[in-house]
Amino acid sequence: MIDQYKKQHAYLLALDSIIFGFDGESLKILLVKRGVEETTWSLMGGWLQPDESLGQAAARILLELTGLNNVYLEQLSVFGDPDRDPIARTISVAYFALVKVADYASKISETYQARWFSLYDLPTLLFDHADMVDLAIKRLRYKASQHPIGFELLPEKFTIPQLKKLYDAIYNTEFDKRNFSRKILSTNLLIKLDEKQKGFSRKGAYFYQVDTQKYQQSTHSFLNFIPNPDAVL
Amino acid sequence: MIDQYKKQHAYLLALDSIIFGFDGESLKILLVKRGVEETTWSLMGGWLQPDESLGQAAARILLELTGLNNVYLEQLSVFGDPDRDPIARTISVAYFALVKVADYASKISETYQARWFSLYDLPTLLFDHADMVDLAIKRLRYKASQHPIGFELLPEKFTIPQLKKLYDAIYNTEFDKRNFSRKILSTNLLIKLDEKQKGFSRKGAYFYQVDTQKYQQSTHSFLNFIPNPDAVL
DNA sequence: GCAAAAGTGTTTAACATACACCCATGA
DNA sequence: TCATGGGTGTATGTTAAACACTTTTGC
Repeated sequence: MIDQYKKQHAYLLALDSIIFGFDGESLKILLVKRGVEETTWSLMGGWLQPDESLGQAAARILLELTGLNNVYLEQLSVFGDPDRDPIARTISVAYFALVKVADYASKISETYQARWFSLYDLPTLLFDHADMVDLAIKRLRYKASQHPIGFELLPEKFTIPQLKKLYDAIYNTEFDKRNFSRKILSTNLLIKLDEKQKGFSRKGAYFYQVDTQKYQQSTHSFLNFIPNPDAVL
Repeated sequence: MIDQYKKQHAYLLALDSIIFGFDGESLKILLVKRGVEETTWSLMGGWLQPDESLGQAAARILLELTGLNNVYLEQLSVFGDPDRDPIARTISVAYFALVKVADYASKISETYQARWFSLYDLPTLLFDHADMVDLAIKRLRYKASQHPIGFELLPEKFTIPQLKKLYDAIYNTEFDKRNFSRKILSTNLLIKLDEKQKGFSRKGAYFYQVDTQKYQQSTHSFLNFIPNPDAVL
């Protein structure tokens, strides 16, 4: 190693994931009991290993703690204030993850004390995790307005009213259902199925599926409906 | 320190800044000769010190290498692939910076071999710095479409035609000057001065200034004119 | 037959786009 | 007086927003 490198300090590197889920009514995030005395709620986190990339590490930690694989993961930001972790200086890379709650329920690990919390009713969080959550919500709002990532939070098959409820929850507002369905269908990203949802309403709503082909390539600007940019928690 | 912490690997932590400037005609980025043999062009970079936050470190490094203070700095992303730096595993936090070229010219340091490069004519860059630059350009385009950060690249006093040229450069397109000035003035973020630019055109264009008050608070969606989202370098 | 949610169309206003002429000045 | 860039207005099309009634079906 070169001299210039040898002289440098090294830092502990952690990864913390803000995991969003949607239960059909409201947005949730998944927290675990952690911290020195295991009394504080915390984001799902872990340490970077020497042989993995940051994205790989975030995915591995998610898998270890939740059993979930193939999850939408996106780097959010790095948090590195000198005193953010009082035990030792640690740099944390925050990721945000979108999971399908139904998938998680089937894999829920007994090992960890994990619980879904409503965004509007979060407990006190470890370190600077509350800042991470705030930022993640902003990012989710932005992202969902530009890219069709909302689908990542819904089951394979979903109805338009379900999708609308999701967007209502993300933006903490209420969209007009006529305008909503026109807009969402005009993207041509949804395939209407021949099957109706049973049990929830009398009439039953048609199920839709994402056109995976088109979804993959849809980097294009998408909805453009941040209805009220100041919608606050 | 707690056992769990002691067992962990530690990593070198670098900061690299993509510094954008605008010379009145085209967008530039500032590069230095660096690398093992000082033959490769590289972003402005340095190491995190134990007592500073990431943002402080980025600002300090910028000051040391360019003499520039009070620069618009924003965290871009973290790059941490295991082999991104062949000398030793290093995590790098990339920042992007917007500077007023005129300010820099007056403070240019003789010590460093720094040069402005056109975005369209970049040399081969060190490590993964080219990826960082690509990402920074995307972020700049997005940011400039949502927030009035363009002003950070211009002198205190500037004309509407100058501003239009800047946006032309950012989006690699040509805006209609009538629509452009209507749109930009409708934000009410500009104050028209009683002074005209001399020497460049016969008629002379009025100088404008940013209304700092309003600029500070303008988190609101702003221009919304990404003209052609596929405008590529 | 009625309650509850699903589904659908139209009108209006706001905004984006396209486009062309006159103005001021220095040489 | 003319060449150069600066400054402005209008008409048209597109997109967003507001709004209310009919449909289906399980009970």
